[in-house]
Amino acid sequence: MEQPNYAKQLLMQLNQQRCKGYLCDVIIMVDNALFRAHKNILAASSSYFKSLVLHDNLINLDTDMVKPSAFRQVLDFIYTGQLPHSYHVNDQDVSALLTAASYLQLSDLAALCRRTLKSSSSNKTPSSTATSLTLYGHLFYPRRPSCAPLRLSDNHHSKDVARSHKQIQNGHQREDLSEEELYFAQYLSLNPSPVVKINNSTEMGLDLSLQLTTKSPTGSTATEEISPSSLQQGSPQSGTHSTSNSTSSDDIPSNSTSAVCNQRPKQGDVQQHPKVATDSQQSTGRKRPRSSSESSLETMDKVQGKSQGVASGELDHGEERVPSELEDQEEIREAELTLENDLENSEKSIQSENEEEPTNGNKNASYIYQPQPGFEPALDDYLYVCIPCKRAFPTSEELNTHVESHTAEELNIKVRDVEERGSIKDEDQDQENPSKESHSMKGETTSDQMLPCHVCSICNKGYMDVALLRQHEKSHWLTRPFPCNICGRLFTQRGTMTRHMRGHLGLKPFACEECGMRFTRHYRLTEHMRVHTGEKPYGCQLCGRKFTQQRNLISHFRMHTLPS
DNA sequence: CTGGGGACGGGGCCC
DNA sequence: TGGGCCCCGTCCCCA
Repeated sequence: MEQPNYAKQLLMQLNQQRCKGYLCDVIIMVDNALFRAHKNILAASSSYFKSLVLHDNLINLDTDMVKPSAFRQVLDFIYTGQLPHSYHVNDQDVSALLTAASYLQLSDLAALCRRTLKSSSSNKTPSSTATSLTLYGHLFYPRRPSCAPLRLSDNHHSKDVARSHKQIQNGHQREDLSEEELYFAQYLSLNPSPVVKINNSTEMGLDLSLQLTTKSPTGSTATEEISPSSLQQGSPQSGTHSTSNSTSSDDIPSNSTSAVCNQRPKQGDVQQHPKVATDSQQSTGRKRPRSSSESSLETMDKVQGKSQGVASGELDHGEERVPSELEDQEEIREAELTLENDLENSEKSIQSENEEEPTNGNKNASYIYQPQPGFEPALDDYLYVCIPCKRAFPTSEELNTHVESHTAEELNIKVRDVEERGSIKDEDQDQENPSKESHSMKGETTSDQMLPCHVCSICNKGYMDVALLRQHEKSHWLTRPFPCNICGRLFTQRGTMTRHMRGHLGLKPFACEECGMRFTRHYRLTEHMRVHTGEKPYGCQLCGRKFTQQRNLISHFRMHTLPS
């Protein structure tokens, strides 16, 4: 008893769901293009994907090995088992596809490519050089941060998810660990010389996202299929990828963004760049600078709105409708073309800027808050603003040049004027905060100290290193040259931005051996471990009460000093 | 309901 | 570039 074509129809349904973005639980990032897919399908198609999707919701493929156009074909093949009939490409394209297939350990597709190349070489016809692609796959791009009003439920939801996950973690710790061990063993078997620290079980399979960025030769079965040039370039395991098993897959594009959007403006945000609208500002519909990226992103929304019902929420409430492939295909493709054109134009226009602009090394950053060619933003729309004189500049370089043109005295006067508003509170905190004494940074001195060091002309803090002084001075300029390419938030330091990005990707490399709880920072793990050890190193000098965390001591100390 | 403590997340900043 | 520390906060629990 067998239902004819059952498997084929099932696969067709899955492919339709992929095209709609429905129930997709993994994002594959190839250069600028993001593809959505289903973990199960990927894992079933390739042992390489299997090892990746186990812990990752977002996979970043090595663009040296896989091009976006080739990956479209790869996804098509994975979901259909065939290349479209109209898929007549030149040998170069097939070679690229072969490289990608070999890299991704898709032996069937690689064999198909080899057969195609073979028949092509033995039977050269003019038509074989024609390029005519029929694509089912769609480009997906990160959605721009939602400007929806703050909703408590969002916050609660994310917390609930986190709490549920925590409970699951605690309850199924052994399963988690064995999974990690399995994953790591699998990784080791595929990669005989991994560049990964194996200090203890804590890092097993957890720290890969931080460590596995160095390419290394592979001993996998795919080696034989990789062309010599491919071998020189690296192995599948060299692809950077993220571990994110601490969040649900749906969190990646939506929750992570909403979590950022739900952050309330902090005290420090008073000094925030004027162009970076705080969430409350966004929520109140405050006008934000409009750039081509937004126009592009709107197009993305259009694409996603059509193809990603989940993202737009249309499928969230049992309103799933049967995807009508032909019905939407034209429109989606049209929107995609518009989007691609927008991005292309945008990238061209900012290419020169990016060469100088500090970025996180990801080209995706380019389409965040970037002006479109022909679109001349008003001065008010420029991203980099000199706080003292309120002048705005399109690039951080121009701003920095401008800032240098300020005389030290001028900056001294104006910045102090700006800072004085918050100084009263700071002074209060100095008195209240028991740890404030140690807040005086190790590398900084005051101007009246003996050390001949580099002194900040604005606040008179001294630094042993001129680089440190420059870094410090930037805090006065208040420029935020490092954008998060997922939510667009700007940061003063690259490290802060990358750390922030880890949050989006759900990277929690540091796991507690006792309870399995994971953290984004080692310092947090150290802090957390005191819960298990009972160590309370922070004692209140007034009442003697001890605390595991310094911040709780500070909070407690305020209770003593603040009037009730 | 409120205040205090425990625990945790995120950004700024120095090194 | 990332670690470490500080600070801002938040949420939850409990008395």
